[in-house]
Amino acid sequence: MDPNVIPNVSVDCVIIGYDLQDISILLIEREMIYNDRKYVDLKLPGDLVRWNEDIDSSAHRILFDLSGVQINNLKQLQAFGEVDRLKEEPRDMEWLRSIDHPEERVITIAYYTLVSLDLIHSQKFKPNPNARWVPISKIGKLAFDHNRIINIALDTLRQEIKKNPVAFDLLPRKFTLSQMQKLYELVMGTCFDKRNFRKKIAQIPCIVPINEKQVNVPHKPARYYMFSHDVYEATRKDSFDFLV
Amino acid sequence: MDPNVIPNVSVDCVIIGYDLQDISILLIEREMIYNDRKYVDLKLPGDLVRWNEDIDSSAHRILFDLSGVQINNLKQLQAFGEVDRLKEEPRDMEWLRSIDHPEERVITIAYYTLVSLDLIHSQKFKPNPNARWVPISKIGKLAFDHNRIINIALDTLRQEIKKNPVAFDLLPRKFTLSQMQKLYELVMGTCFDKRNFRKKIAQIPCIVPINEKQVNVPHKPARYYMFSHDVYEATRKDSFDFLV
DNA sequence: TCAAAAGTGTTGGTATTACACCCATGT
DNA sequence: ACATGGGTGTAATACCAACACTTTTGA
Repeated sequence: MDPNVIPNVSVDCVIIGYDLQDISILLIEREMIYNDRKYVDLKLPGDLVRWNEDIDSSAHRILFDLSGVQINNLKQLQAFGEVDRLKEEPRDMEWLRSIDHPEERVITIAYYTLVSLDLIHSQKFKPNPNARWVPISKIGKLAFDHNRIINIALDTLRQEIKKNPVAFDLLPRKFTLSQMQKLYELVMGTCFDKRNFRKKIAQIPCIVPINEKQVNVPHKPARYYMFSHDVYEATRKDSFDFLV
Repeated sequence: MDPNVIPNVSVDCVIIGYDLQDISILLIEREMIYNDRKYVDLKLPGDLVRWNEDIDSSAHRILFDLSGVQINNLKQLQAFGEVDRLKEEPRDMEWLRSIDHPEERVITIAYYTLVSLDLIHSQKFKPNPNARWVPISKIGKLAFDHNRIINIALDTLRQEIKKNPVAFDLLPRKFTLSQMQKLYELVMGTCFDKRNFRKKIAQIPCIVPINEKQVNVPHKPARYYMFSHDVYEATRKDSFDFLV
């Protein structure tokens, strides 16, 4: 066991992405032989916290090691500390033994982050070969209590996206209003009227149209918009107050 | 050092109360001699987590030991895990030594709870003799990072009270609309128009007037209201949607 | 010329704000 | 009788929900 880590405290990260089609989570594939059968499970990226790092720093380190890039809009979700949270599934316990983790109690602190297509497609983004983007509709039973953690992350995103301009962390820097609307619809699980949606956007000063349109699309090309952080800071009242 | 506890993980509890005048926090007085001077500091109630209890159970245990009653509307806030969070103030470190806490890193998980006057005044409520209710306007510098934790608890309350019927955890079972309005004003830091406030309340089915009025008040006695959990469950849509 | 998505206004209903006076009680 | 907080209505405005057709492009 690595002497640099606190053996009972870990950090797990829910990395949420939007590829203009689906909302997906970046998961780690875990292969193991158990009772002579091969299992391929998925889990959240995570690690034990080191003695000399803040828990926020652990989360940053985990993301950097996973992706090769510094990701900074990281938010803490909450801690998960049931005594038996790692012990429901015998396979999970066997896996802990296999990575030389003492079969002890681990309290985990979950973080989540939103990453945009721009980042994912950038040269620097070199995810760990075991990492997989999995659309949330296709996530099966994960290791440990990781399904629960993801659900709480998505609930939190649902709350956040209504009140704070976090959608722009998921969208590319230049986006069309339809892309934005679809994102909101996926996150909130509802549909919006196109005209009413656009009317609302038009009143938000920090979402600014730019002089650029889609090219090579087999329909009327859509205008691009971008989010202006400057304008947002200069004009925000108390909350973004987007969609009730 | 108690072998039953995880030495690096604690729980701290922010206990919020409303006495119809002020919002107060229940704090623990810590007396110590340091450099030949006597110090009386205040801190949040908290303790290390035991190996055999969930973190939620730690929080319940801390509240029970402190107050003598079972308190169950307890919500996790978040974890605080900076490496040096206990080490800013030499006096705090000295105190840790004095209670035989190894001078190690402690990650704490903060919880908060709302308690009503009814509970506080009940026979069973027998707080620890070192416990003090301190109005939030009169809280000075606390031990460790406990000011920060309280501020985050109050922010969270501010969010919650807008969307969920948590005000009724702070109010007595029977309350007047003015008492309720004052609570909202204290929490949110704003004033409301009395008539508009009451109009809004009248539309919320789960806040029901009862056939009872104040007695012995030197003014027109106010009607009492109560919160009906049944009606709330039966009529709630998605959120309480109280005051933007 | 067709398919596919972009883009655009009006109306009726609902919710929100601002505002001032009389009432019931204890002292 | 007076001080104290309780209780009530209206009008102007802002916001929200529902709804259908024309436009631009690539194939």
